[in-house]
Amino acid sequence: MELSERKKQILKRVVEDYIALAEPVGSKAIAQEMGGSVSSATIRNELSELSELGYLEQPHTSAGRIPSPKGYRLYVNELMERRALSPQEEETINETLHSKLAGLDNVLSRAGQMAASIVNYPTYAVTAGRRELSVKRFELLGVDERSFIVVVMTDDMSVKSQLQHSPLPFDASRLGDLKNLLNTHFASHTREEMSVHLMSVSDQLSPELFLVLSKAVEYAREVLEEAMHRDVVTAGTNQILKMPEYRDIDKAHELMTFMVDNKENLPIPEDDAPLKILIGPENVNEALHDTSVVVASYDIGDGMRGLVGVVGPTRMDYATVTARLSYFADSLTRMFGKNELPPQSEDDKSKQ
Amino acid sequence: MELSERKKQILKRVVEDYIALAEPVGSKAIAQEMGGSVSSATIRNELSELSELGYLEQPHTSAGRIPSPKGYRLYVNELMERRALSPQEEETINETLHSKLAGLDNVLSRAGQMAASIVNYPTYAVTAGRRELSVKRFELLGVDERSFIVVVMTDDMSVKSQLQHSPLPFDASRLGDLKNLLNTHFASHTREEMSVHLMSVSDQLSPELFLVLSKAVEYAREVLEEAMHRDVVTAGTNQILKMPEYRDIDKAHELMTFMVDNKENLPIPEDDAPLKILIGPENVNEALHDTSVVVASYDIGDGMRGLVGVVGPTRMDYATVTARLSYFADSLTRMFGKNELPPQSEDDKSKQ
DNA sequence: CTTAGCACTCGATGGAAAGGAGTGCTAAAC
DNA sequence: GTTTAGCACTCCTTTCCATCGAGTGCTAAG
Repeated sequence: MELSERKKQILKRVVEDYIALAEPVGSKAIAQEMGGSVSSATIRNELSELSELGYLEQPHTSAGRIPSPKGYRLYVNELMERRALSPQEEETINETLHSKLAGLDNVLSRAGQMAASIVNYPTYAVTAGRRELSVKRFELLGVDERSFIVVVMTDDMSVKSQLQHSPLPFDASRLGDLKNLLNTHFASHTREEMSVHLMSVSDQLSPELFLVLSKAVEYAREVLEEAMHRDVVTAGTNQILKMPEYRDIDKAHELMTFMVDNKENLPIPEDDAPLKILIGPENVNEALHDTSVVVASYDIGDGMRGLVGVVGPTRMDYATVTARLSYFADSLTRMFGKNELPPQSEDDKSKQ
Repeated sequence: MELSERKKQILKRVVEDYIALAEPVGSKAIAQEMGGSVSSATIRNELSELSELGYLEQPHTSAGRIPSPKGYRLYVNELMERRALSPQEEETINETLHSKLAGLDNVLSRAGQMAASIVNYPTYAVTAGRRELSVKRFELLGVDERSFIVVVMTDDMSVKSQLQHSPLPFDASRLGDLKNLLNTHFASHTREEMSVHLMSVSDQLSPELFLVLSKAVEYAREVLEEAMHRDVVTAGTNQILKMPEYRDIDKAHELMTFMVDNKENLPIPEDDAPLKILIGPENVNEALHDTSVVVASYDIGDGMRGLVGVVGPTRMDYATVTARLSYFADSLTRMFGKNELPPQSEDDKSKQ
């Protein structure tokens, strides 16, 4: 059943007033906002119907109304004006993007921090699950008779390297052969396949060279593992303390601890929708039953996506958050696409 | 003027009771603790003298006493029993150390997180300022006519690498020459010297090769910069919310924000003392005037040191914190020394 | 020097009373 | 049949005040 236009207007005002003031809103306030075209009594009737329909709730009999999750949902779907960012807002976001991404630190956590500073809510950032990666190219560089450098370039063109030490001295002139062996038999293979191959060559090599080889393979496995590993990073959790619904220190502590110690359970939508809003109990996780989450995904090239999410009370400023977060995610997509990104250190690449 | 033995005993009990209960302690409680050997009236006289001497404070006339910073100081210097860790405690710490350090993520932030979980207070971890580093060795690896990999091994044997793209196609067979050029003229030099050298060779090379060279040098500069950059990481800040002195949400928020956004201003002692305790106003920074900080330093080899600090109310459990933190720092030193550390990714090395 | 005794201070606790915002209902007006 | 004024009623919030009790400081006696 479709609500009357007036009911929608009223619902909209309840939601927006409540978002702005964090206090139950009464009939009088709404009547006033509507310019005196109707009296507070009329509003009262409408409000009570909206309550019956489940869009509004009443903390107690003699209080005003607050939106129910259902009410927020309708608001978000139909009533909310998708506002455009002001030039200043865009400016601020762009500045944040450019100044901070210039840092050498890894993009994932930066993205989270940036988002937090942009929306003023706690945020989280996630590396999208990656397809199975493999090594595209190996290099071995001799350092001395017991140490060498392994360089691994993965599928997605990120490069990592590490100094390795061998307990047995080896003949550095053989590193070239080993490198070829690696590139022919270990590149383009999954981690499991690499392990299997490793076993099968164990008797074709002298012990010291086999040691070198296995160190290299082991390192490659680690690199792949880390690159594919889904990482969640949170930022701005202290914003929680500024929100009236978390005036209660125990509630605040609970949510905060959840965001810090339980990050993996923050919502990670499977589909690639650019923006997803989860209101209160729509969150699968109990701990988020009276929070809302807005998650945006951005494209990081190579067909993979990153996620940034915003966590707040159900009384979140959806209009602002969605607008800013979308803009932010789009900017990230644009940057990755055009490769406008400033020179990255290799961890950047592997962690996106 | 030296305090009488009894005064010291009384002070000790006030401090320890207050640490345990977070409530002003009265004469009666102390009398009881002392086994009835003296009456509460006697204690009262002593307490009032201790107050006059500045070791104790009174929240209001009819309340018990709490230690002043001066009182804590005396306690820490003379009265506190440096307790040894129980085998269980050691076990827990060792487990934390081994399980968590095995992760691939960077040691610095791990150390902070581990410390936080060990002491149950918010912590911070700092890379000690490093001596000027330089590049020990360059490598260039061709990928295609427009891209190549730079590998940089620094002074302290950490290796980093990155894929680079050149707008102009270049002749890959010349990379060997460039590499030699890099190793002869840019290795072992400071960042500034590298920049100067770069200018001076600009006319000895074709534009496309110069571009490659400068990309390599630029990358090396970044690597050095990052490696030398002093980084501060905080962890466990949500522990603040569990402490009675931060029941007031605004105070909690303030301290938390300070620790997150102002980390650089957390105390970083210059001397290499293994353990340093800063009580309340002893902290230079105003924001820490009613917190105490315990900082331990550990040896990360190569003559450099890392720091882990614990932040808490002045009513911090100094005995436990110092014991655990010392043990933790010593363990880190030991691990780095023996190189017991599990295989590290290169960022580990560069961020310690 | 120690201690029992006692008056005094001052925060904490817990109603009771007052205030006020907001509702729901009824009956009249449009 | 919708709107609105009027009003009783609910229930939270604030304020005030009395009470309580832990703890002190002082005095005078042991």
